[in-house]
Amino acid sequence: MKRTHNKDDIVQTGLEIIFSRGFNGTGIETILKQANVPKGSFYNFFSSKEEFGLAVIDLFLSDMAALLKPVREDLSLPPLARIRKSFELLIARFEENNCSKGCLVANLGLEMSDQCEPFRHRLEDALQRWIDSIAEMLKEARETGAVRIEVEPSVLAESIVASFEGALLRAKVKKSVEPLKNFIHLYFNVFLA
Amino acid sequence: MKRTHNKDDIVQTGLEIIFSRGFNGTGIETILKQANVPKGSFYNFFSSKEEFGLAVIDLFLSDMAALLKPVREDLSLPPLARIRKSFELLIARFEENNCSKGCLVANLGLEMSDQCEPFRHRLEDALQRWIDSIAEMLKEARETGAVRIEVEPSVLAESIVASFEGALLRAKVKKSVEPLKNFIHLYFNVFLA
DNA sequence: GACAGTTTAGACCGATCGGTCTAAGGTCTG
DNA sequence: CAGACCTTAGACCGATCGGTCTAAACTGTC
Repeated sequence: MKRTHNKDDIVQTGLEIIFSRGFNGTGIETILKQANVPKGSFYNFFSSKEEFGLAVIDLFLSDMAALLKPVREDLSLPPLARIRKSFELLIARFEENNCSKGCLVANLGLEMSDQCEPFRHRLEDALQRWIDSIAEMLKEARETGAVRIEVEPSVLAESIVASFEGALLRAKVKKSVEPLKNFIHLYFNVFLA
Repeated sequence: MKRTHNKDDIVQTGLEIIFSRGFNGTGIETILKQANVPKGSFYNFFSSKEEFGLAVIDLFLSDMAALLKPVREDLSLPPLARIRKSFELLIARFEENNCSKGCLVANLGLEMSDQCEPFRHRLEDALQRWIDSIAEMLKEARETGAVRIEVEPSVLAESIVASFEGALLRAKVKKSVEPLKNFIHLYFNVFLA
């Protein structure tokens, strides 16, 4: 039989639902119903819900990478402005979603890290790579004198990402982007200026 | 019949389990089994799992308040030191738990905010009160000249809490307290110094 | 000690969970 | 067109979900 169902479609639908309702809060049947895919097909593609979850994380990460790529590679912008703009892009997207969902890495990080090591590792890897990419730009910014603060770029990058994720949590619970605007202001106009 | 089961015991057990496995990841039966309480009793105390969840949040908040109260009221310490020490207390507790669990407000905030408004409101309220108490101390610190940074205390307090929660998320996923140590160092030795 | 009122215990409910299995449907090679 | 091979569809599995219900056990009042 010709493949009538696409693995990627299921993952895409799964991402949307898991993003809203969490991993434990989402049943496979719910996803399959929305994606119009019978259960038999699902287990042809994935050996378990866990494996499926990892695929959902990977899709989210590649979505994010695609969203941020143009900004990260825009060398007409100074490094610090690239960092700032990439966060502003994420904030805009969060606002488009009516201050819901947030960041899948954070959501699953808190929900699943204590329950499932494969999830934890995948998410840890994602965070570390994100931090590294910011540390790289920070290092560049320091060399050009744009950042004068006496802190290791890797430490500073970690703190920026943590502050953003924390502000995103706060924004999601408050249903307001204000904490995120404050994050941008504080880091880019005060702490790093 | 005399009351043989205590409402508070069930909530206590529920807190432990929900803290580890999340709200959707925890079944009522699991809690009741561990607390040695039959199901009938549960629904005498709580009208639904949701109401129970709110009681669990309240217990967590009063646990935290009790933990932090001595530090917050220790007027022998300057205000900034009180803030710092209260975070160090939370970090120590996180480390005792082998870098697991973290903060229930954050866990449920990300898991449940999009699913259940009563949860969101309760958590929003908790975060706001936490921020307010820090803003109060920050204001005091500014009046004594210990903090010279030109930022509204409420904005700064929000940022501190957000950064802590973000660092806690990172620490939980990384299974390391290092991001939390960096948070302390960065805020209290660099940004606010 | 009879009665009213309350709490307990856990069997039970339909729904849904993650996951399996098989018969039917389709493709490919000879 | 025959037969091997693979995918599909969804009925089905036992377990568990949140929640209900009732009969028994107990307490307090007269």
